[in-house]
Amino acid sequence: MNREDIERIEPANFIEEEVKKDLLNGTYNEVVTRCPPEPSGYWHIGHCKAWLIDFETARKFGGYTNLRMDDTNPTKEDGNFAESYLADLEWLGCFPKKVIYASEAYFDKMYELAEKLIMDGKAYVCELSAEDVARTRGTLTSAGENSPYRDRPAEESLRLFRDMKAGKFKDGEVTLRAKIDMASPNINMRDPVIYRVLHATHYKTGDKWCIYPMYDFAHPIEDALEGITHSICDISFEDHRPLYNWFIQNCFPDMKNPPRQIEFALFNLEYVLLGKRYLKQLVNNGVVMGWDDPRFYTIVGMRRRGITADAVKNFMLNIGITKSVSILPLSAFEYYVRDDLNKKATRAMAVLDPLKVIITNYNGEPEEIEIENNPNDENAGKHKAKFGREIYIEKEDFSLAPPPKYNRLVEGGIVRLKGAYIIKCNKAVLDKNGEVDYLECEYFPDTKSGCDNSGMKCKGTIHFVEKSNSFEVTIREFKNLVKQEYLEPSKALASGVSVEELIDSDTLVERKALAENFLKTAQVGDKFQFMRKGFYCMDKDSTEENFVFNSTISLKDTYKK
RNA sequence: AGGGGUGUAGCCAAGCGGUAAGGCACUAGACUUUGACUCUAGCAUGCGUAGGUUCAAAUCCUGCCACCCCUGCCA
Repeated sequence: MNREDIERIEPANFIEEEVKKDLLNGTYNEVVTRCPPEPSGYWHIGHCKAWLIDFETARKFGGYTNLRMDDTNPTKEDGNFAESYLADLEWLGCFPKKVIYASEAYFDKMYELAEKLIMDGKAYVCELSAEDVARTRGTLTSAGENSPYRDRPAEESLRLFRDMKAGKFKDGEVTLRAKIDMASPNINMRDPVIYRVLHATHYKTGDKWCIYPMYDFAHPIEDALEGITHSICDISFEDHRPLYNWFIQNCFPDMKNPPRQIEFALFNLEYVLLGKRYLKQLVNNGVVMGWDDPRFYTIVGMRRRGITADAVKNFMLNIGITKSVSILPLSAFEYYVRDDLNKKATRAMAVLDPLKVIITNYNGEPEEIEIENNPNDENAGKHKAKFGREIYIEKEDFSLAPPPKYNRLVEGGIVRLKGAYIIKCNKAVLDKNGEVDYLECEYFPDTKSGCDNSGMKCKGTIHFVEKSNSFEVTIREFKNLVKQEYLEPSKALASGVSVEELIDSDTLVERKALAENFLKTAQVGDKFQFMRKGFYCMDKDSTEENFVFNSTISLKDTYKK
């Protein structure tokens, strides 16, 4: 990308401002970012923000992004996750230039650099136990004390480090530490551990290693080796930046344009639980259907629910990127879910709570009507439905004692059936309990949708299905997993509330609905708007006999009773 | 004797010395064969707070206050 192109770019946030400056003043000639997940769990909506920033920042300035597994801890990681990430990224519309496993690509070089640090007098093998390391680290307000091993000869440290690598020590017995400053006000600089002994099989490197580098050491080296220019991360690493820079300076003293770490703040969503260990607990205890439960805000969960990648992306682009902590109402996200689905979802009719209606003046076979697949999209076409003598409407669309401004069906009143005719209710037939059993209505043949020349006007339009053109489907509706009183689940958990207490019971409601036959052609993952109700997505649990639709989100309802 | 951050409307968030963008939410109203969508209007004499500099301050300076993060051989 040439200078003029760069000058023309409007930064959308402070990170892009910095990147633009760095490009314009010649610090870097291109932008290379990295998406560095630790392969240890399912991604959720929070990760999406981070990854989208990585990819979007590079894309905007003509650069590229690598997917790099930050797999330096064999006890936590699993190759199966690594593989799922590529699919998740593709879903988000992010395409990494390279896929790199840090373990495989960089462990040798890291080891080499650790030896160099030792020989430069910048690192030493420490024989303090984990407890003693913690004890001598000092506190937030007081300096730490030097390890007794701090000043041992470099040759001795080197020999011991090689012994570490050779497997001559047990887990936890010794560590390699950077020699920085035990009195630093920044605790990260107090001789951090950079290698630990871990006799564990790594999913990628197997048993080749029994020592593993720590994040603070590994990450800057990975970035430097890979030619990363901007290493964008969460604000919790702000304190680590001096360390990040220290490792690059000391490992690559001649590097001209070292990578730069920039931090931004993640966000919280009201009532949304994201913590891996808590979700795991819910999965293991059978509280939910799995990691892809539609009530989870994991990527797999959102996909199963019917939330689109564009909705997630638009949301992220809109909430902004800053360094201030934020907690967003769910409605801020849901707006984008509806907005995107409104453009894409095929319209259909389904009656969730059926009330039988007999059209007394309609005799003979049902007739065909047409339903627009999407009124917002001229190219979406239409599909066929039917109208006939026996139809079903929503129970809530009829009232014996209508509240004010009720413009649905009442006794003696008229209403339009979507895509069909205007009908008038002549009689509500009650059952022995006094409840409405069914309705007797008449229709007006000259009011057919599309060729109505009757001049009749009615205030309301309701959806319906015709008996022979409908079939029973299963609808799954979801309530928020977290109880109403816990606006910020992570805080509640931190203050001692248990997961059991946090989680609402009965957040999954399964019910039957009558859907038009058109839905029989649906495939798993297809998204629909059941008119006047909400958006639904066909679930993978569907069978030939039982179609299951997940409620993605309801339509907005501004009717005030 | 710690260090690092952040404070602009109910919630996000622009703003970069020249007199408070935008979005969500909410409230009215218009339109409507989805009470959806769309459209129109309203919504901070105020920018954590107290001073100071200036013709002019959310923007610069000083003090104070509040909240968040940091004492893993996790990332």
